[in-house]
Amino acid sequence: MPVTIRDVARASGVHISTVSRTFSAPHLVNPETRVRVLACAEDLGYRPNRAARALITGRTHNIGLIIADIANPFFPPLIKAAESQARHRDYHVFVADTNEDAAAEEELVHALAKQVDGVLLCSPRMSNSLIEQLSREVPLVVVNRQLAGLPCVLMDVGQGARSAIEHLAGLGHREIALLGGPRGSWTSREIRRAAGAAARTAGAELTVLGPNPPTEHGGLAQAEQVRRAGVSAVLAYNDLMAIGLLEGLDALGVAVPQEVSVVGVDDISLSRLTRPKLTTVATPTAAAGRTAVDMLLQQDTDLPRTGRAGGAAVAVGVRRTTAQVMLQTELVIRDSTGPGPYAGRERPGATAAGPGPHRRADPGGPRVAAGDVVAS
Amino acid sequence: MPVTIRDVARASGVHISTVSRTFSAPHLVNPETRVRVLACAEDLGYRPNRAARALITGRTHNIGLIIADIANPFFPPLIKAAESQARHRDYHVFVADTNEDAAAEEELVHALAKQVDGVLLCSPRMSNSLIEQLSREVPLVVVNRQLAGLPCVLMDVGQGARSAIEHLAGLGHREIALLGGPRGSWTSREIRRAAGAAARTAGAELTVLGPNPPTEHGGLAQAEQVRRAGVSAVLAYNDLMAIGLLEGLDALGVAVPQEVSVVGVDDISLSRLTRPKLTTVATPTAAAGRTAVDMLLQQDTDLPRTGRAGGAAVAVGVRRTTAQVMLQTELVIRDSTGPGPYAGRERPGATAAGPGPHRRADPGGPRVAAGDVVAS
DNA sequence: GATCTCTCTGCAAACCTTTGCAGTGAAGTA
DNA sequence: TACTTCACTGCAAAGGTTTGCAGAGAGATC
Repeated sequence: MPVTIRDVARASGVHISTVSRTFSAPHLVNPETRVRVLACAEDLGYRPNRAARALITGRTHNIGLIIADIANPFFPPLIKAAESQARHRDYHVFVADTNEDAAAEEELVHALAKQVDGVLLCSPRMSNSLIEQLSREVPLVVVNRQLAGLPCVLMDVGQGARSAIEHLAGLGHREIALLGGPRGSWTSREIRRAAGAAARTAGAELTVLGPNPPTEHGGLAQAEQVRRAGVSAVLAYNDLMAIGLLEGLDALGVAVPQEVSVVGVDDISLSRLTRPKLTTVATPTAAAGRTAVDMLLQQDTDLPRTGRAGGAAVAVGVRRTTAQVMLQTELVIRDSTGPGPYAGRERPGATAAGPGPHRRADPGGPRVAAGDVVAS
Repeated sequence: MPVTIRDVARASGVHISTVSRTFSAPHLVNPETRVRVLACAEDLGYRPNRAARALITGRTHNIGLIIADIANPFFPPLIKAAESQARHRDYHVFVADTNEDAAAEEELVHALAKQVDGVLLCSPRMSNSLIEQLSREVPLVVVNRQLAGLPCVLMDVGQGARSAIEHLAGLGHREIALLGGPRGSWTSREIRRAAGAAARTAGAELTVLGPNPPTEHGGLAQAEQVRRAGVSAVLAYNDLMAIGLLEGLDALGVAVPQEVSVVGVDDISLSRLTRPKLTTVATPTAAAGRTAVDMLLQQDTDLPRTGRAGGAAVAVGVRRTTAQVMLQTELVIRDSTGPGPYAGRERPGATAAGPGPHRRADPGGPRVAAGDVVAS
């Protein structure tokens, strides 16, 4: 029933190889023949069988997208952007959800490896060494994790955390809590590192609570701890946790931002919808998705794969493009942060607001596109 | 470089067909041989090439998932459930986003048709006739749209809308607005139909505003209209619009629920996080995703496809399983609905709260699983 | 008119797997 | 012992496409 290249060949009176070339190397076929073939193909509703094509060329024109948790609002914009970018280049996207489980990640990379030209690993939870090992099996681009020798797309959450701490210190907060993210998260480590350094510089004390699951519930569950810690401000690993914390504090009768200021990370769309509206570090997730796909496809064109034109000559593991892209983040100040107990008093060192890129949110206004910086 | 069935055959000293059978028909091969082959395969890291397998069997073990807008929080739980269910049965999932565009839907079905064993069409915007036509090209299961002769997974939003209107009428609202959804949406029509009927029964007047884009902004943009319409309650097409409306009303200084009550549909996770918390009709999205995948795969096993064992004998378009599944919805009462201008006064007919399945939300409590009903 | 060049097209192998059919040898039956 | 049955394995074709190679014909050059 399905119409094949052979049917088109018969209908247009040429050999199948001519039909094939009409699609994959049009410049090699006579314009007249070409239009005739194209017309017949259109008529019959012919679509090349990608499995057969993949079998011989060694490229599937598919990519895999491995996501820690699709239901986490951080990811959908990334997925959407990645899928759109891929489709523009005639690639289709497998999406798989690992439920924040490292073992599932590994299994999925294996399962997908033979079926895709490359895999995007988004916020992986598995170890660096395992990722490196898997990268020998299939081209990989990693989002939100830094690995030497592998193409990575990073968001500068370090800068973001620094801005957030400076913002809080500038408002007169000296006891600040950090709600850590999940174990194995590069982003979490990075935030912790940068926030710690920024706090030291600003003369503030940072209490780390966690690790925690990166969910609303993870934040909610820490509300009691936050109150007990006696801090006046909290930086959360992500917006979901910050929002959960808002819930929890509300339930405990703690006023935000009057008693405790809260800052999130990600700027997911609902951070504008909570009461108070959430101050947060905006991460360019859509740009990350697009960039990651571009890097993967770039790598893919550099490195010919199996097919017989292919290069068994190319040494395994030698990747030409190992660029790491660092995307800028930006602090968006809304209503969940306010003056702290030391507001107005002199603070040791540090300027009023610090040099970070801050932005007072215009309610409902468009998101400012983040610039990006290419390194290495 | 990639290890094929031939390598395994050589290593274990058997013919490739034996290796093949070891994986696809283990009972046909001697246990001793089997363990030996399996060991070699494991050793070499062999994974069957699904493209080659697809070429001959006619089944790809992939399915397509076509989504109106991944960034709409309604969909991620559905995607997540569908992907998980599919993977349980050793299927992988292509996800594609159409940006609410009917033309993109059609194009994607075509593009995916040759590459998948079936497609899940979620909340399609294209016409019924086009869907029917496409279903002749590839097995289809439709979510949130009713089509005779095609397997559909529906959520009983009609019942939900009825419960919502009865709830509002019971609270003493007689002028109610309905924020319609996007053009082409079955759900929107269904809500409108049921809400209209329920309003008539309850002696209330229903003003329809729309169609609108099913987004936060779509709701926000209608706030002014809602105020001008002079209604005391609003039922929105979905939570996103309801939340946008909350925003808009807040900006206009209209108090919710004191001046206007608002009800949404979907019970997305952020509906618990707005202030006031949103009263809404919960739709079982995860169950819908699971069910839809089950129906698709069921259909798939019924209908052998191309391969040479396949049935050119099976008449095109003859589908055995055209079951339609209707999943229950449930009104979840939170804080965005309150007494209306006619509260306490006698109303024409209608009981106090109507017979629908209502539930007062326990804050933060677990979602109640919805039962389901199989029809046809 | 012969030779060369160039453009276009056809031929056939190859990609990796599945599967109907046939063959082998051992065990069971008469 | 001769025959059947059975479990297992090998053979080879098939699936739809790409692509190196070679051939055909037309036009250009001498």
